[in-house]
Amino acid sequence: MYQPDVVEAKWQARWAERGTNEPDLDGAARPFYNLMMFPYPSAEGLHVGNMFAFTGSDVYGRFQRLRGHQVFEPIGFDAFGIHSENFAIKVGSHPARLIPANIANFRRQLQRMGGMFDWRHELSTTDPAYYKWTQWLFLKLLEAGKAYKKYAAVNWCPECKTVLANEQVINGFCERHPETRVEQRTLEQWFFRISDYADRLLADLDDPGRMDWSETTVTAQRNWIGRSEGAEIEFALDHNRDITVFTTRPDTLYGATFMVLAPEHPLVGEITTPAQHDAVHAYRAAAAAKDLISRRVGEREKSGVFTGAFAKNPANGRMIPVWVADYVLMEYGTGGIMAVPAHDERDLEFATRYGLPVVPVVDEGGMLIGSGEFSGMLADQGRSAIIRWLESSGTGKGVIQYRLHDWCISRQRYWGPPIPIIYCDEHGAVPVPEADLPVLLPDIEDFRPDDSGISPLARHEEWYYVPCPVCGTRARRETDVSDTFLDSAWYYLRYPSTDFDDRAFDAERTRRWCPVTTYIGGNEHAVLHLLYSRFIAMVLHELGLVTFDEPFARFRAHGLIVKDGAKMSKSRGNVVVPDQYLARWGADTFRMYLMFLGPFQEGGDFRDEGMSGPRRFLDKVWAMVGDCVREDMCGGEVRRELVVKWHQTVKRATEAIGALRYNSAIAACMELVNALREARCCDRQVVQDLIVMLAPFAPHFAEECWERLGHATTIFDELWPEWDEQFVVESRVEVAVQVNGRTRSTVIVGRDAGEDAVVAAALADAATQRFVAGKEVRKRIYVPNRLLNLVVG
RNA sequence: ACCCGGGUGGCGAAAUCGGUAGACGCAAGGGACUUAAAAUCCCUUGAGCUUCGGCUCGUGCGGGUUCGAGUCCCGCCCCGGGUACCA
Repeated sequence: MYQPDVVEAKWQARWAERGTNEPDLDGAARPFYNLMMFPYPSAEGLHVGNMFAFTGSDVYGRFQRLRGHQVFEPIGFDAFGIHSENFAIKVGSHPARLIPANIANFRRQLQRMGGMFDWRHELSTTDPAYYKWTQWLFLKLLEAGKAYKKYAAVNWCPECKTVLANEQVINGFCERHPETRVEQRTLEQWFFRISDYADRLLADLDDPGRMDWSETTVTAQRNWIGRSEGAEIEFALDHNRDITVFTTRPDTLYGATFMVLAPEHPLVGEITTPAQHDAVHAYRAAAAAKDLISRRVGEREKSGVFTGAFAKNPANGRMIPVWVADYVLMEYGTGGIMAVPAHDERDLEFATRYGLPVVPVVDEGGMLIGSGEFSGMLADQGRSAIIRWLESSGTGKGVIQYRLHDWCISRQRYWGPPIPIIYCDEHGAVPVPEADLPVLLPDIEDFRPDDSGISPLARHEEWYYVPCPVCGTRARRETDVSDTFLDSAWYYLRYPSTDFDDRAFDAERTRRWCPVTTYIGGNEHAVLHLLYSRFIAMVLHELGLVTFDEPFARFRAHGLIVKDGAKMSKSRGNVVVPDQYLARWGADTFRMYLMFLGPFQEGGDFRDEGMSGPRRFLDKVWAMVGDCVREDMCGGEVRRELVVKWHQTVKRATEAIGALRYNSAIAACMELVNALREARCCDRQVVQDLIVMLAPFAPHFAEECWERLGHATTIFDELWPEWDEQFVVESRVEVAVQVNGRTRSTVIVGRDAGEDAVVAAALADAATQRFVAGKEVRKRIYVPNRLLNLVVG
């Protein structure tokens, strides 16, 4: 009788004892770094979605190990961040108290699922031994000129008395206070120059030799970076000033009938005429009061106000009015546009509302009209011709614009790594000397944010005031902490080197294990986390600290586990916790069930009705192993059809697992078991291969079976079975016989039988005869070993 | 609105090179074993018709290409996820 709880506990203990999952990090000849996205250790514990993702990644790691690699499969915890902090506030506790308990619970669950984790290298981003190096990384970027400070707009919730991330603002209201409108505040923040890398981040995506990534993820990154080719054009104002705009449609330059500046545009104040001053002032004040999100999302109706100023179109010399409107964003392009209502929907909407003229300059055939010397050209030609003209006349130039902004890493919060900077009246922003790292996050009870817009750390004077590292006079610490995305942008570098406390990552270890061989994670991180990690790797590469500049050689996005057709979330109340299933069915059955429910890269709907299927399957295999152990049941020659099935199964399972189609691999194994049972065969060699193929899915079960079969060492030191192509193809094949494309019969013929033989066999068949008798066969299509199609007239 | 996925039996799905649609599993029905139940084993299971040999229809909808389309092309509809006035 197979007892999962006993078997699983036994093997988990044995793996720990024997160091089964601990590769030789300094000597591995065929290193394989199998990485999964580390979890945020929530109070609720691991949910089914995490379990699905981790199991899928673990299956892959175990498979690669059986293929002869030394697999390093680490795990850790992404435990800093606003989520933990908000949760602590809600339950009246402290994140530093809650997180260890959450991590302990996660660790228990991860061990229970039987992951091939190397626990020697567990890490938590909240550990000073970790964030010391996150701070060090910040200093490296600062040193390299990749970090800078500037004023930027943030979302502010007056009720929470804190800054909110864009994701926490729902239609202009606070996520936690649906009655409270979010405001906009401008604060000075630290940024990383990721936009300097836009081109390289984009170029590598097009190089599959360097980056073997899920196509969906590549597309998401491409869209996020948002490269647009176009031109910057200068429209002259009076007094030697001009307005520069960005457009992707320089070919429509003659159709510009007005201009629009973003309300924050610095020129607005200067150019507004006295008559329009009050109206413009009021409009700008109203725009500033609106939060960032509702400006973009909530109120779609265009509004604006005339500045009273006019600017000159460099192409035709026409003076056109300059307006201010909040549909133009300061963050993109130059913060100002030339409006071409004839060829832009938004401009048209605005023109219609304010009665501005509309002048078409491209006809239905895509040809330029009313465009001076450029008339008659096709738009594409016109585009480059106009750019050339702009450049020669000094009124503009071709430029490339990106949607990607620099990365703001400042958070006016408590639960994160303090940014290692000290402000001195004399010396300005001074980096904390490396020897003084880490800047410890003080353990304070009063960590709640207030409405000052300044981090709670500023209230703790004993921490806040420090001597300036340069002159020793009283100076102040930076009170912002860094974004959690910075923690996770380099954690893969830390894993192999957690045993070094004098360096972030050891050069030799890193060379052996990085870049990560295969990274598996959710597509919700397709953009930010994966893009930030790539950026950090590029900077480290430039600094000569790593030998590679793309951190993840292969990335696969797993699917989403949904419940009742919708994403699992606390607010929907449909989150499924795996513990009850682990307790009832055991880890192996549960793993197998999760991997069988659909293609790993697509995910699926979680319903527990199917759980008994994989369990029954394991029971059957268990019984088969029992038969195999009793000598009298075994022996004799394995029938040819079974040999074929066996080799076919090895082939199918190997290819399916390689492609992450785990459900198909399991189905193939099930078919083999059905065939063996039907033939009452329990050939030892076949059964052993079967157990090895099941090992990635049901590791404890496989180990136990392996031991019962008389082996003393772990099954994971075995080698994955090979198949022999000559056995994969059956000696006799069934060929479909179609008449006019419809299958009417089948004939059994020898493999690779010639067309004439198959036609003869088909015509001899009564079922086929009924459809061809008395008719002329005008055409025959023969696909060897598959089908014969007779076209009759 | 845009960008990705996806739509196949009662259900999860398979068929990824245009070649026998529904493998594998769940659920359901029938039978065997059993005092009984559970477990296990065997059979049936896309729909409709049938003289039980088969026939017709069938992969979201409408067209098309092809000897042949779940698969390719054109035009839609629906579901899930992401992004949000990007000039």
